[in-house]
Amino acid sequence: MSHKKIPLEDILGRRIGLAGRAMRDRMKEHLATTEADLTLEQFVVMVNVWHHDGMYQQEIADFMPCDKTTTTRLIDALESRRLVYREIGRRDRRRKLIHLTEDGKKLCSECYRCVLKTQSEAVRDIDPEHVRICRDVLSKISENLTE
Amino acid sequence: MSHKKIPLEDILGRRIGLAGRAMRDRMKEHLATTEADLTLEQFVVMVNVWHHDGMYQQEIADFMPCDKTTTTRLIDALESRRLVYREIGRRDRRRKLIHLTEDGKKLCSECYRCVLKTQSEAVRDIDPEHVRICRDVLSKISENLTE
DNA sequence: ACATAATAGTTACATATGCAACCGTTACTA
DNA sequence: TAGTAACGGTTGCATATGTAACTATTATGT
Repeated sequence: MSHKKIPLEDILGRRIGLAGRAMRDRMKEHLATTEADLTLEQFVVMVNVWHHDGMYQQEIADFMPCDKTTTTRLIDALESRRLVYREIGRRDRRRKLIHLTEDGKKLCSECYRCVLKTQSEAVRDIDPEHVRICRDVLSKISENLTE
Repeated sequence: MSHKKIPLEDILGRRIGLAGRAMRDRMKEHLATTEADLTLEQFVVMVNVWHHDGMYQQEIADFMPCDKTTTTRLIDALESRRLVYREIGRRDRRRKLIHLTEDGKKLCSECYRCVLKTQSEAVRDIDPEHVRICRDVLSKISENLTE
């Protein structure tokens, strides 16, 4: 009987959604304590570029993931604050390669501690081996659902 | 050194976010194949009420979780389609208790297979014991971050 | 009992995001 | 090489959601 109810607590999508929201909310709290005045989404863009300098906007969108229009607007905001800048691709002039400015690098580096703090708070008192298994399961779920 | 970069793939919040989005997207696809014409959020409200008849709107908001304004609007939409109805609380006239109509129950029951299908697709080829551990870790993370 | 605080729901407003349409550039193909 | 398709980015529009302000109702405290 496929209509059988399972306890709400057992719905995996719900568990993932709740944990994800909790981590996002905590991360936003930590970000708010800094002087950066960055939204979480703006910060994520910066972290991506910090790890992979010169990503172009569509790449960033695919990686977030979000729509490319969203990255356009996030980067507009960051560029107006001189935290990133656009460079027209030399090999492909359609692409706009994103780079951190010096200010951007400094700010990103400072805010990065929020990532580490959030992460360590999240996994407090959890067996690291279990955390590793959880991460692998989550990866496999993403893989299973993304043909 | 707290500024050390860790690989993006290792950021737990990212892993959780990606898996959560994948499950949401797949769930939406399944919902779209039904005749229900429900958004995922509308469906979640119905499932909550299906499990706990007579929840009031703030309870539903806390459980989703989302703001109570969002539940107001979701329930407006569902009520206009005669899938749920509001009842003024007898003990507390501020509360509006939400119930499924007969049509609502039928539709919810039919759509519920989407939940089970999404879940089984997500965990395909994953050791059930690992899935259980993952679920527990996610619960503990939520607990750790929600004082 | 009465005044104040807290709660539940609604509406107006601001913000964030995705989709569709568009322009410019590059890749493909006949 | 010419013509078409695909891609990257931007803008306008529609939608979804949260915050603040408000009303009605209930709880609290003196």
